[in-house]
Amino acid sequence: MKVETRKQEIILTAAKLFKEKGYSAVTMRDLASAMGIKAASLYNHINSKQAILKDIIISLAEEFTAGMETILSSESNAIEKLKKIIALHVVITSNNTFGMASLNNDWMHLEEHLEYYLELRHNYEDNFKEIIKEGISEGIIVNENPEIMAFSMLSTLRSLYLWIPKKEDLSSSDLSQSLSELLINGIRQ
Amino acid sequence: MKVETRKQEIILTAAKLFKEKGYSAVTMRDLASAMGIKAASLYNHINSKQAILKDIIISLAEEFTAGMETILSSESNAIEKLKKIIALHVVITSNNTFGMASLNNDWMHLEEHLEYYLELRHNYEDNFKEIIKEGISEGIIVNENPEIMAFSMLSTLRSLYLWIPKKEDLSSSDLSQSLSELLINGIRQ
DNA sequence: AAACTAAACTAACAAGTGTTAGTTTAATTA
DNA sequence: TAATTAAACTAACACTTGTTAGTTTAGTTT
Repeated sequence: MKVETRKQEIILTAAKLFKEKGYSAVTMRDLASAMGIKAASLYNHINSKQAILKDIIISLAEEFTAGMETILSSESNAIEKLKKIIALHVVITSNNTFGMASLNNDWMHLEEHLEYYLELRHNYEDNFKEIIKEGISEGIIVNENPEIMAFSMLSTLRSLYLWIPKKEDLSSSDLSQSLSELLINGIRQ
Repeated sequence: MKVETRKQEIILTAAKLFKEKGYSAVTMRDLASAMGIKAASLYNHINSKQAILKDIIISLAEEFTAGMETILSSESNAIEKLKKIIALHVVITSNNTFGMASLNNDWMHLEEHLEYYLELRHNYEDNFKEIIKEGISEGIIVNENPEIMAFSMLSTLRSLYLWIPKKEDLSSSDLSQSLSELLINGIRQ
């Protein structure tokens, strides 16, 4: 049943182009040309440009949601949970830096699936903030504005897709480790 | 000489639309409609869609470059310089959250001015990293990978445009203060 | 009153857009 | 060998794109 592989090639190529120029600036003729075929031929494999974007973004969003569920149901304190979230971002992003660009920058073009995406993202952010508040209650996280902490950490994690491809020598576990140190302990000596 | 105000209104409206949908997805008819006029009328004030984007992005990029120059020539240690950079981002972003969206997401559509923009950005990042290395030498910043530290801090600062509009109650100085604490001292109690 | 000007308008263009319909090709299966 | 199928093709569509040319309107200056 490897009947889907051509479709997956198209989606991967699309994600690559979307990362470079953004969804709206990539035409079906651009995509076809990158695949070495004509635009009309794409439609033997995919239903629409929209459907490609939906495929890229929603599968990633659901991957994050599933990861968060696992972490939430683990027996860890807040700091340990945050470290697991950092590792989650590093792993998912390492496996699909192109798709992560769309998740970050092209979600507003989702149309029919926009609402569902926003719901997943909102829940994810809420869970993230709850973990921070939990850590403050436990006394292991400083009693500062949890919104700002969540914003700052998530900003870094969401930008990983830009950075990981430039540092291919760095292993996922090393990067997770360094980021955990940094985001949790700061940079001051 | 308030001969430029209509042009500035157009550019501000464009930046607003670019933030919502990205440069490529905004048509001149969208922009005209948001201004309450017809698309052709825009050309009494601006030369091209391209020129609008250039205006938005390059002026911001030069503002950051000028700010960095000032900070570099100040008599401060590395930590103090970083705090000034944080304040610089907060101030510039607060004054133009729409434009910052283009600076972050639409720069690849700059065409003729792309090279100049990339030069400014590259120099800015280099200066940022140099300050961190300086801090490591001085022994006031932990001896970790300066690339990762710069990436992490800049990711947060570059995402401010998404976050500041949602927290209008927070003053610039309070936000700068909190971010400095967080990015420099971490979140661990 | 006449001339000027800022800023809108209508009409049109050439090129590019996503997509559909129907056809051809070449490899695989019955 | 015949039938089937995956995957390409050509041709065309209706619509949208940025932009230009030339015109009108209404307020200001001479």
